Amino acid sequence: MTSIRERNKELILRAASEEFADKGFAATKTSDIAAKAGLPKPNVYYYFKSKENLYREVLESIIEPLLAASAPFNQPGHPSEVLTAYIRSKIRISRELPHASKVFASEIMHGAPHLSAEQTKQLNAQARHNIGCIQSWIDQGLMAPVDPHHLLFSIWAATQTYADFDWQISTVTGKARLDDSDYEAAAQTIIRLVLKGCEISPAAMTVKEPCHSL
Amino acid sequence: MTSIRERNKELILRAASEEFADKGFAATKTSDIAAKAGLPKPNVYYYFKSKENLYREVLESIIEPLLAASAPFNQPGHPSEVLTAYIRSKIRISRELPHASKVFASEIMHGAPHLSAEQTKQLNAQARHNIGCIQSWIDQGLMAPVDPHHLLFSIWAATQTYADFDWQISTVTGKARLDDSDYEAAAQTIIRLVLKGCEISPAAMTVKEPCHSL
DNA sequence: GTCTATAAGCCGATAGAC
DNA sequence: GTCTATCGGCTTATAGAC
Repeated sequence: MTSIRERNKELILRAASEEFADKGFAATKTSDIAAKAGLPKPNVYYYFKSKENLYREVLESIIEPLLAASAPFNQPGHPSEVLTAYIRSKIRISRELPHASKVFASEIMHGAPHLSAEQTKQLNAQARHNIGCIQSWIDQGLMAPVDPHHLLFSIWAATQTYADFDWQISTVTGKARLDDSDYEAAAQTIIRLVLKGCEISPAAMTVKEPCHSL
Repeated sequence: MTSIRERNKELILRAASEEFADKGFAATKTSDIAAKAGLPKPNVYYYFKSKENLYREVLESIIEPLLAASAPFNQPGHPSEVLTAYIRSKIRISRELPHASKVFASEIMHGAPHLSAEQTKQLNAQARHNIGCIQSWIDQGLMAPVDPHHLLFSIWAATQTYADFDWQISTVTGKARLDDSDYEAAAQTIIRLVLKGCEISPAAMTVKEPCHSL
């Protein structure tokens, strides 16, 4: 059973995600969050103590999905399968958690002032692991020698853009919201650029072990 | 000769770019801008009337370079040349105007509340022209049928990420600042993904006219 | 646990001296 | 044209009734 407490916290978190994504931390008023949640403002402080705390909880909610998106790199698989799964995961996050994604992007853009050292470390460790994987594929001759750092930056950017710059995408495409087929086209375009760009041919040999980066 | 007026306006604009890029519009204090410019706060208001006005001028300063970056699409050229030049222009903007780039990105992320209808129209018209070009290349069999919208979104994202998410890039690469060779590697990676991804072979035939999109 | 009513402080903006 | 000194509004946060 969900208590009133849990329900209200959830309502506030959801409202806060949208407001912070729309306006940014500083420009967001706690009174607007309360209004959007349908609760009086002091409730926000009662449950979350401060505006900054609330913001940090929203931020935290995207860290786990973001780390989980790298799962394909932690399992055995051919580069074409791993990268395809990774790109699809990242696109799915942009689509399913657009508000938290934007909050995260905004946080990073401003130098990650609210991100804890632990969170930074986790995200970084995963990034380095992924880069190590890509490098090992290059060393094994499974793909062309494309700089793993820049390849990863391009994948991040291209997939996140569907959440972060949705306004631009709506304006250019003329669609208020992208539908299933749009997201499918986006994923296929990025997958194509990456696989062909890295000269990765469809899984020809079996890769039995996930890569172990130092 | 540069008057004191011009010099001071320039100092304030430069300081404002950095502050707005670092903290965002709402979180930036005009007193901090004044301090960074080495001038008393009322000077900021004397020259720019309001914080919002000052912000709009910073924003405007990036529009022209952004439109100019699309120049390769307005001249005749083989897809491989046009796209290579375009990607290099976009990367150059990220490198040379990192603050204004970030301000623009932040503006777009929050739904472009300060962008004028005219600016939106110009940027959109250029985007549509570029998309029309790419489509015509596909129709002429000069490249594989990669969705022009999504291709462009990927190029924008991959090139802008070097300005917008510089913190992340510094953290992952372990370098406080990227140097010439890093930017060169970035450009080459993106160019490679795009050209190979679209199956564009190096200029084989001469293209004598720029494309005319409707 | 919930909400009304209020305090406290910050920051954009300016009046007015020089 | 320039700057000191100050106002006024707005927003976070809370005290205290229910």
